[in-house]
Amino acid sequence: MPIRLDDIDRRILRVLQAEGRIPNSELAERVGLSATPCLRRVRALEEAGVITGYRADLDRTRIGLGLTVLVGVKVDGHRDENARAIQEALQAMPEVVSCHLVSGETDFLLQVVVPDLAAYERFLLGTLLKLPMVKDIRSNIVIRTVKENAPLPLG
Amino acid sequence: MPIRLDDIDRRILRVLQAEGRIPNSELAERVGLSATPCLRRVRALEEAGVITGYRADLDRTRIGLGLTVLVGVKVDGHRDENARAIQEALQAMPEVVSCHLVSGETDFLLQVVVPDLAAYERFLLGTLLKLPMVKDIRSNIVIRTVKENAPLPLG
DNA sequence: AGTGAAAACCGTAGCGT
DNA sequence: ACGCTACGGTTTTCACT
Repeated sequence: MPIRLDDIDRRILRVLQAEGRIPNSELAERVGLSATPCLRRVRALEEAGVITGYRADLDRTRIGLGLTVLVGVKVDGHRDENARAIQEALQAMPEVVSCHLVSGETDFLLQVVVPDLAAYERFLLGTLLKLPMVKDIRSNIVIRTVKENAPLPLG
Repeated sequence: MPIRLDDIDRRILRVLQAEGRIPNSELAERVGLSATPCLRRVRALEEAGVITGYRADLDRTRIGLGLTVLVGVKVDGHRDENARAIQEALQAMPEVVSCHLVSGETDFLLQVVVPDLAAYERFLLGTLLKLPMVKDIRSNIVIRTVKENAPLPLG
């Protein structure tokens, strides 16, 4: 399943992970290629599914979302039975910006983004705890984001 | 600290969160503006720090990073004393793609990306446990990523 | 704040290497 | 595979509403 990447591909991915909106002409310059083959490689990486998309990163605090909470969720009974229903419910919650099914102390680990503690309480009581198969919830309030969405290490 | 956003700003942010490389002309069309004011708004959002950057999303499995682990780290003594040293160490580790200082069961929660379990073992024993002030580590292996980096809810 | 036109710049296809 | 050239489209500036 992993795709073979050469050195230039890796350079392209490194640049695009940091500057997703850079013009192809400048990308080409930075990776030491002319524009045409550079664009061809980018398209090939997109079509191979290596690059899955592009997106703008926002500063949460500036759009009134000052609180991030990392939430561990345990579910009732055997995970396999409930997994799909819970996953769909979590996926539909806009406050949940990421959700992983894990093996460890909890079943799911969520990243929840809300304006403040009052909103988090509302989310917890009104939404998350309303799910029928939730057994236990551990809330880890984020005090400081040390690092977020850092570039993936490319060899 | 939060910036005032009107309806069109929110529409712009919604589009750019999903399609960060969309041409301005098309963005303008989608939000119901002509190109010039649309670009002005995007620039203003960038300068106000609402948009902090743009980036390509990669498929980890296709670049040979098949394993994600969410790691809880407890540190010795009072957090404040060690916090800076640990944070700097974690920030320098390329396998650590995100790192949050939290209040809850653990002190730090990390997202670690590696090729496989063998590489994770190497990271754990050779890097993370080498930090002098680490007291306890809980590894939550990601079985399935249900949702990741979903768009932030914009009112 | 938005519009429209013009200039500069960029993306992309075709072809040659 | 890379690079060049050329065309068409996009971004960006500017004068105006």
